[in-house]
Amino acid sequence: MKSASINDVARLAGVSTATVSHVINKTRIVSKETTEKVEAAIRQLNYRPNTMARNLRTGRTGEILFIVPDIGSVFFTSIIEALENTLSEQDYQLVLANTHESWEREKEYLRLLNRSNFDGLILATTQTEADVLTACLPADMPTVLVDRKLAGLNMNCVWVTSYRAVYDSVLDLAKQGHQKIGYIAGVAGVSTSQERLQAYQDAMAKLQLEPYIERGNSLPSSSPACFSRLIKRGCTAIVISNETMTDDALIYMYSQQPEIRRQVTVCGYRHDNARYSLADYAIIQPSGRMGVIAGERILELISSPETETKEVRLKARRDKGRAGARHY
Amino acid sequence: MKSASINDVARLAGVSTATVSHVINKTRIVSKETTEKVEAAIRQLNYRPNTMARNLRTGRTGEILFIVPDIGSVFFTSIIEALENTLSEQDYQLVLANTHESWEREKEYLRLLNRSNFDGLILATTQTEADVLTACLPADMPTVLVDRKLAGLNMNCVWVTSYRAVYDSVLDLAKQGHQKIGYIAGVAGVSTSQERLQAYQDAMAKLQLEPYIERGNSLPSSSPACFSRLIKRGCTAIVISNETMTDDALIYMYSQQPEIRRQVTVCGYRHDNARYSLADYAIIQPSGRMGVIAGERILELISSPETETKEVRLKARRDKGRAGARHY
DNA sequence: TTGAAAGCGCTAACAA
DNA sequence: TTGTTAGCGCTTTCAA
Repeated sequence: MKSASINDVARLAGVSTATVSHVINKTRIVSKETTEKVEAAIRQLNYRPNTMARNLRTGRTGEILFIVPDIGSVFFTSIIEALENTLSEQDYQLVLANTHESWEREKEYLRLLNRSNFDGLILATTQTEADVLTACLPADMPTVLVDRKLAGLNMNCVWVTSYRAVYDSVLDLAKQGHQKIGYIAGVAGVSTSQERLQAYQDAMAKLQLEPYIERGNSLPSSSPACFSRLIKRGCTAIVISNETMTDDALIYMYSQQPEIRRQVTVCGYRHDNARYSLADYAIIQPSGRMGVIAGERILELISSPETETKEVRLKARRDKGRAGARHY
Repeated sequence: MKSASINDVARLAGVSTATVSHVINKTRIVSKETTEKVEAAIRQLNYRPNTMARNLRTGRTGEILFIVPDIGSVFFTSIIEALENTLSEQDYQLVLANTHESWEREKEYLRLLNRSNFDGLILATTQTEADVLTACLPADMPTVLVDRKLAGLNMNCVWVTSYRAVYDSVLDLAKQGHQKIGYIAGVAGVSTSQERLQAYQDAMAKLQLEPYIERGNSLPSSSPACFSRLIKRGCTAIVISNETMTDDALIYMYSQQPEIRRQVTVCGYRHDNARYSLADYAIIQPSGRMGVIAGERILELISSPETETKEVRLKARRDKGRAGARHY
């Protein structure tokens, strides 16, 4: 048995479809009695508006796509949550696409985006070349870049700078007497990785200390391996340049070689809603805030597409730090 | 400037819209020349079929909703991934909704489901009463329960039993000489939690040992707290009844009190694609397999809704276990 | 091998 | 305050 349409409701209530529509959407004044008749009919027929018809008619879907590099990362989960909250207030629904830090998959989803009709796109890209990215972005689609920005790309975006936080952290470690301060760098190319590495290098140069850098990749074993190498190279302090790597390295090291704790001071990353941090010091990223801002921005863009491009830069803050795991 | 419609293409190519449609969907034979003319027109106008119109016409959206209790949990992430892969093969798109283990939020999404037109629903419910759940489920919507099943509910579902795995694990711990074997139970009511707890209790009864049970909640601090209490109560072995709690407890304990490692043997949970496990022994859940099966099942249901209800029960297997964190 | 045209269910402009 | 109706863009039946 097919489900009831707006026609059925109109007929049963003895009114026109226009009236039914207006009752449902509260889009013009309808007398009390009429409203009641319509509502009764709706209940009786268990009528639900057909979203596809409505979408076709209005040209909107109420859906926004978020292309995420790693849905399992606590950092992105926290952005997702903030986005969901922000968007649902305006009855928009967030749809997720997970790229696993792969540009191939990201391209795939961007293609999908052309087929599927989303009202907006939020993108934490894995691409590093502005030209390559723009070539794949659908035209006429309200878009906000989040977390990662590309040099030379004039687009709406929200990201967090932690140049200062990394720089200051390195200086502090040196002040504590550390000479051999190691660094575990994130996936090459990603804008945030680059900025942080630069901060480390600048600080070490300023301190006239020799840098110890290990470059990780996106495998979970990569970070512990980097960590081990830095220890072997004699580092007494290590800066780890993102949250996932911090967790991966420390969970592994602290459980395998608990004595390491006392031999090395670690400055890691965490987001502002983290369950715990194993690092001695943490650089805290306002991921929730970023999600809220991205959400608000995309809603703005949807309602007035001609708005000027806006770039929002947030600053990471530093946690004074207490040794050891801490549940927040 | 509005984007081109199928009419524009038809006009430019000098054919009917029917022909254009058939060229696009390869749904009837079209001569080579005509095909080429149409394709040229499509390219020239940069035409893309309007998904909303297509959806309205065909009555399908190609979207499936997955209501997840905790999107940040590695266990569910792994199911999600398997689902995505399975569904995308048939051009279905997975949409996620995160309930944070809250029935209120779940209800909210189930309501949304009525408005939004998804082709199917995959649900890992937080509800424990079959009646309450069924009252909120939209009728006529192909639905598959995943991970958690409700007693007395005749619905399509895939879940993992680990009764045997828990039971045997407890017996093995006893065989190793442990007398005081503690247990950290998961959120009350959830079917998997109940089954596992039962297995523990049955095993302890069989062994004629006194049970030591601590019941956790969904807060991240809960599991470490339970763990501490069990240690204080003198337990030398602890079984932790899900993956998140295993990680939460062990990350905290092992980093705060490394010496604990040698005092207690831990049997925890992990999924089959885990990055690491800190536990000495692990009960492995075939989460990927579960995702694949749920995906296949929902596709079946969509194509032939009258199929008989099917319940798939998978078995957790046990990892022989090696002490300490292990990256897989 | 191709085309004409109905109609999916809804919204909103226009009319009353 | 309410109704009539065009038409969103597509698929698909029926006819040629």
